[in-house]
Amino acid sequence: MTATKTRARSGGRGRPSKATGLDLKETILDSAEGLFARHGFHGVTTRQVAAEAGVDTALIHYYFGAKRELFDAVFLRRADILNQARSVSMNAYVETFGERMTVEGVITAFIDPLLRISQEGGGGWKSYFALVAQVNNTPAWGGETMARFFDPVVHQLVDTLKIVRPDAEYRDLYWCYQFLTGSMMLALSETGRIDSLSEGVCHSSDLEAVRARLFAYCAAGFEAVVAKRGKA
Amino acid sequence: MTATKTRARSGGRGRPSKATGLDLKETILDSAEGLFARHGFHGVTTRQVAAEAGVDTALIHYYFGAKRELFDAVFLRRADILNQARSVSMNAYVETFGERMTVEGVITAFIDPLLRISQEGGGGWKSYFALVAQVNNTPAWGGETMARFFDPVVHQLVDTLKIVRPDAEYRDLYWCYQFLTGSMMLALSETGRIDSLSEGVCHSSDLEAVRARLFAYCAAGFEAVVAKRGKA
DNA sequence: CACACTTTTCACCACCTGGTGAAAAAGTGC
DNA sequence: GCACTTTTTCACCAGGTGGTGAAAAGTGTG
Repeated sequence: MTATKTRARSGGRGRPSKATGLDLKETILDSAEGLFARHGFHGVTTRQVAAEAGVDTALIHYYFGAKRELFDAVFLRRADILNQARSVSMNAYVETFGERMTVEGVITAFIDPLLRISQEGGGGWKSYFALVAQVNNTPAWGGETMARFFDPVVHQLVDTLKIVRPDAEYRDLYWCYQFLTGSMMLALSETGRIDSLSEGVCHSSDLEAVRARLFAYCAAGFEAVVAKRGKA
Repeated sequence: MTATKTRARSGGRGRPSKATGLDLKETILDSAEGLFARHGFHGVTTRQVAAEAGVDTALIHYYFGAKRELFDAVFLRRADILNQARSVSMNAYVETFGERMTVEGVITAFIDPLLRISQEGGGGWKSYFALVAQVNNTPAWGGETMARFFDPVVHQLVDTLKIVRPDAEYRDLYWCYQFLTGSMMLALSETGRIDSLSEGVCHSSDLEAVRARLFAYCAAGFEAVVAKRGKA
């Protein structure tokens, strides 16, 4: 499927052969990703992962070590791509618009890469976003995990928003970011809840509908909070 | 703690005695609630629940049956209270303001009961909200579960919003609700993420700060979406 | 072919899982 | 004290868990 050949590792002398091993590693990650996304870390056994990948259980430990390390590998694999895409998007926006930046523009530059990747990047990304959304709502260890992987790009967003609205207080910026990320993650994880709730009027897989609303929604919310707090 | 005496059940002839059993039932639910909220359904064993409740494992099965039924009992226990509080709040708002209703007012009437309960209702509610947030982001079975327990009050919100803004399309109303619920649930679950992200500037336990921003945020977002879509 | 090396399989372990059935204990009305 | 019900404990099971170590299969190099 995705199967980007990362190469790297496989230290010793004998060259890493043609492929098989590395392909299997990706296959295992793909299976683990889908299962973790659907059932959470504790809801998946290494045996299930192995079965879906068509692989012996021991091979998972050979490549990744403990179950938790497998999970981290899944989480890490796409985090870099994501962070870079968002960072590039925001930098491009800042450079292109400079003084003429808007709140909605910044927020769009922050969120839209995720929507685009989810739409164009293949099925694995949908699972990945569901996974991140789940981790984001996990009190036990979700906070640290999210911080470890995603803090820098969020600070970039906050700092850019501070440039556009210099009078806004950081307290408000952070709260608005939390509101934003709650909406965004729920939309990206495509839980199907809105489908049944709206009795078929809306579909959680319709990211175009999200695009047409979420940016304006978050931007207006942000402006309202800043205006209200600045006044008070 | 909470210990509302539900009575009900315990069929036979001998009257249900004074208490012990019913208290234990609540104790088990409390322990299960806290553990499920922190680690998710699969991250908790019946043994852990039993241990924290100071009870034999078999007693859990005696009272609740299978593990999943215990979970449902936890979920159900507070759902009714929640739904009723929100319904009362919204009805009161409609009756009080009538023609002079605003979007922000409706949204406040929908969300504020949860904030108040979380602040005043004792520690169990915080766990409960974290639990609901987690379920809300669970693709596998979260959608059905949320629908089963919370659909009616959501429809009440949507219908009331439709009264306030008759030109708004239902599609937009449902999407805005999803954005709203994502923000709201993340705020209520108090994951602590905003604490570390903001380096101490914000605290996820500060629901007063949420109250001062979330209503205005969601209302402005809603108005922006409706205005934009109405124009297009 | 033998070789050094990596990748994959197989058999296995100690421990834990959800759940059960029967016995014991505690409560209740007479 | 006595029959009777409900609550609580105890011992236990079949199956699954994450994880390991050694053997086997594959791979390129002389």
